[in-house]
Amino acid sequence: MRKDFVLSLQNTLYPPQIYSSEILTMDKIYDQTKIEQKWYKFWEEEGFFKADPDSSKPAYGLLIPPPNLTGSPHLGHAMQHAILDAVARFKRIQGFDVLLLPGVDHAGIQFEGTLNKLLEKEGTSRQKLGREEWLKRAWQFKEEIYKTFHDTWTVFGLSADWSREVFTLEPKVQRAVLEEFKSFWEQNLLYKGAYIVQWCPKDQTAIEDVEMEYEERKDKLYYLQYGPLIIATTRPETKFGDTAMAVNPNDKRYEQFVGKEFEIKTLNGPRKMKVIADKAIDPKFGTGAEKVTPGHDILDYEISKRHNLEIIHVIDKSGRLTKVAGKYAGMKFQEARAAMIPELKEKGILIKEEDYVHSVPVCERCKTTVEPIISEEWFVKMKPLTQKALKRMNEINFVPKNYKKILSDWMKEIHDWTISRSLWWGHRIPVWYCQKCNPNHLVGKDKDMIISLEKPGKNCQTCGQKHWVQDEQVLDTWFSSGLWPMATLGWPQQSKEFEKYYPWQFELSAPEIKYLWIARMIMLGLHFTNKIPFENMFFHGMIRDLQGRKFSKSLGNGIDPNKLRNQWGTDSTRMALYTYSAPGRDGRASRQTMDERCKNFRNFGTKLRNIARFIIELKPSEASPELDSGFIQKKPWIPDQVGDDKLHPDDKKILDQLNKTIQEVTKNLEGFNLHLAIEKLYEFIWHQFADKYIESAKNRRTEAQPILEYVFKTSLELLHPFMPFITEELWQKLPHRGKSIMATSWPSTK
RNA sequence: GGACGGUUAGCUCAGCGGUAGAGCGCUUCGUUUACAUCGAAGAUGUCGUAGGUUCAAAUCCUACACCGUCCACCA
Repeated sequence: MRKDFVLSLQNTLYPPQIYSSEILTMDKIYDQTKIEQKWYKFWEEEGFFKADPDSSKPAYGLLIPPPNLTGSPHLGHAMQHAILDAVARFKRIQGFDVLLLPGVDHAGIQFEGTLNKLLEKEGTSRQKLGREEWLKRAWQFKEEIYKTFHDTWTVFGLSADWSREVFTLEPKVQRAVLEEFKSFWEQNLLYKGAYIVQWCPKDQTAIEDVEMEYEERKDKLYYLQYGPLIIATTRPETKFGDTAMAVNPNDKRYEQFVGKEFEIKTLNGPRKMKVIADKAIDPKFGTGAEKVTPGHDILDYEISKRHNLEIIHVIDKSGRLTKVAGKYAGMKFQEARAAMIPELKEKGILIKEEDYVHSVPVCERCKTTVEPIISEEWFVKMKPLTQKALKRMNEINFVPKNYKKILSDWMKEIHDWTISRSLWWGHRIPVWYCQKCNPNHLVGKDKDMIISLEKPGKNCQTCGQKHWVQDEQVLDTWFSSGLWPMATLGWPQQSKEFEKYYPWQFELSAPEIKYLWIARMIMLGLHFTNKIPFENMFFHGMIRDLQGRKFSKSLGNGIDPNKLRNQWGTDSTRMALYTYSAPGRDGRASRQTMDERCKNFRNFGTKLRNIARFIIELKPSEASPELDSGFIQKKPWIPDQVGDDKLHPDDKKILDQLNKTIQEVTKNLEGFNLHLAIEKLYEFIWHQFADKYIESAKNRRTEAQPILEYVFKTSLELLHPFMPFITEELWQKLPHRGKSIMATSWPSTK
């Protein structure tokens, strides 16, 4: 038996009367899971979670950020769910037709990485299986994870409409993605071309800036003789791809060389190379002169575009040198570098080297050094989308407000979006090329290329035959996630769901995906529907460890929200999380600090149970309950309807305090300041109602009964969005009308 | 380099113009009939530093320091 359980047991044995209590029986206090399961099942069976597009109630839609299929829940997720659920329950009781829509993200790269590791353990691999077999295995793996997915994710009392759950690869979403792709193409917003991208040689795919992290490395900085100039580089092996030398236009030292051509020594013999001036060159770095290698450096690539320089590929997609490297061809770039240093020295090209510490971009998942490489990728032109979005950012209520500026600033400096990924798990690019007429898979003319989900049935317009092959790449996960507000409601097909619930009323997000996801949903929503996708956009803070670091698997500093839930109960854990929910504010937590907060609210729950015991079980037999006493009809809490003189001063005071609480809680919920709402409620219930009013009411117990019941029941109703289980449990024990606290109406002071 | 946020009791955090707050922890007391998973009482803070605005500043403004996040760059 658990130690804390034994301790609790001892405490509970005193006083002995407790045995007669119906509420405080052992199994009911200590087996919270049972109580929670009972009520969750009851709510689901009664259909309280279901949205009803046919109802005449106004819509209130909340879109749950879809968790990653292969992710495991952490405190941030638990907080998101707790916040969403509180708002959903509040709005439902207020009389809205609430849609709290759940979904799951296929999580392209993350899923593929997890599966490939698994395959490695099984002694096979992506390459060995081939695309078709691999995908079969992937769907099988997806189903395996999905089985336990609900147990992992749905336990926080989330009142979501599970019947409408969406998976980001299901046909509904595929149709939306096709529509998105097709209309971008038709509107000339989509292009394919060879551009420099960040390439992970291990994952064999282009990745986005946000998928990289930086590692400090000790390297050498090499000084090389280039004609009359000396340039500094960390990457001598890319020398074969140089097409110019560059200096800053304001650099007086090199003024005389700009525009002139010089012969320089290379390992493949002499070459002619021009000196150009470009403002991107930092005169303070190295010697102030740089070699321009447009094929393998993003900055150089941009310079080359400005000066119309040739682009030479030196490193291929597996990180090996190409044939331009002569005898070094086929070597990995690190090997090649080591091998060529002696020769560079010998030929007098390498003048000196010095130690150099810099940060190197690596792939976030596999930690392989990322290589800038020229690759054929698909891009979306973003400027036209941002222009529209920027004009209408005012229509979104950002919480906190400064996120409007943060997102707007980002949109102002947006660059085109690389949407293709060389993966297999995801929405495959719905483009078919005629292998015969268009073997290089070029785009631009529609005749030997067709946009379609399925293999086209018609003939190629050029050759009149059907040699269709599909584009090998898949779309960036965010290409589909960006459509989430629409795709989940069946767009582009018209439906009563889409009519009623789009745009959404409430969306929330972690700040870290504000550009990847939130900004794109806004831009795509406006582009395709001319409506902002959500009225209220809530950014919560990040919960970190006590040192301020992010929770991560590698640090092992994560806190499993389900362990908290098992120890303290769902209601208490939710309340602890709300104390961290101040919009946009980060928080620090450890298992210990979480336990402290949970304990606080577990005690609060015990307080509620004991209040219930006093009011319900120890009710004097002659007292009349609130429902029978005519209390509701008299509405004594409205001074105009019943004179103050008819109320006992204590009663008047508690009713006034209750009214203030109703106003505060409602106001703070409307403004999504959940932490303030619970603070107010806690103070009222514990220190105003329990400590003061109940104590004094002991002297006039019979007379006070209707007010005790009324105040407590109203308190439970106010508390229900935050602590759904215990409030239902106790509300059911009070005299009440209606099936559930979920189906009552929100307390009002009018 | 650019933008933003934080700095309040031992710890974790609220408050964001009107007499310093909560939870946990700490001290003392308490077996009164809702509650010891409790109650009563208490200790603990020049609200990062320096200026300014104001009758009044933790709260607004400016500068600085430290911590953190995001964006850009790292040849």
